[in-house]
Amino acid sequence: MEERQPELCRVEDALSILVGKWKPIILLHLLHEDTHRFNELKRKLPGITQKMLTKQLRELEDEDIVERTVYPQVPPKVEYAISEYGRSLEPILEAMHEWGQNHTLRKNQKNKDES
Amino acid sequence: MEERQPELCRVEDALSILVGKWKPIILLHLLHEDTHRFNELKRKLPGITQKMLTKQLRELEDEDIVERTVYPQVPPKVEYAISEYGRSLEPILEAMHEWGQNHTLRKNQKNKDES
DNA sequence: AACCATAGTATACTTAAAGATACTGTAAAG
DNA sequence: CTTTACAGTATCTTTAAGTATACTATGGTT
Repeated sequence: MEERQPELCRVEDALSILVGKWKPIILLHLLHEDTHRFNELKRKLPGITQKMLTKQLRELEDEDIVERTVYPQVPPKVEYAISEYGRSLEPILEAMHEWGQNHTLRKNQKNKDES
Repeated sequence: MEERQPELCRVEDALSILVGKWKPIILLHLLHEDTHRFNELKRKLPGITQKMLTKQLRELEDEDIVERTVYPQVPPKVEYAISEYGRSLEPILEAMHEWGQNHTLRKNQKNKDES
């Protein structure tokens, strides 16, 4: 394996795309069901505001993770889908989900032991 | 593979441990060189304040990712090392680093094409 | 006696992320 | 003719993340 210098760490670049209260779950929805309309996605994210959803989607779009298709009709129709490139995040998301699941278990176990 | 419901997403649990300006690079240093004293680590993180470093290390300690050993001597000596459990984050960090590296390349390429 | 290193804590401050709420325009349904 | 759905934008407030600076105790060096 290549010599890795923490100073040249690029973890942040991946992290900056994944962080936030909403991005991971948005990505998981898009990964599992491919295309969503704006409000359809909104309904699946209880508690999110339009502003937040718009912002998150725009950021993902800017990074080419998500593709936005506007249908010029009234009422408006806009579809969001994960891009081919966006799919490359799947293994990371999957690994984090598994790790997180195990971590939650571990924590619960620890709390049980303490009581 | 198990049925995955985005609603039950545990990505956040992993993310919450990895996020921040300092955590990934702290973890990479500890993963690559094992034990560090407080100021030794501080010197490797240009710009970090004591408060921040302390906070990050406490948080990692609370999650059992980092082990803190205090040597009762004067001047004080405190050593930080990655825990066995903490090592389980290595593949994720590695995957994110690789993805991030590729993403940076991609971005640079894109900017070049545009100019 | 003044200064440096150690590993921090305490307090105040700035900035970034997120949330709450109201508003836009068009067309169809009730 | 008021309401609903659609996909947003605009503005303001709250909360969290991060920064700056000063301070602690102890012992060794100059």
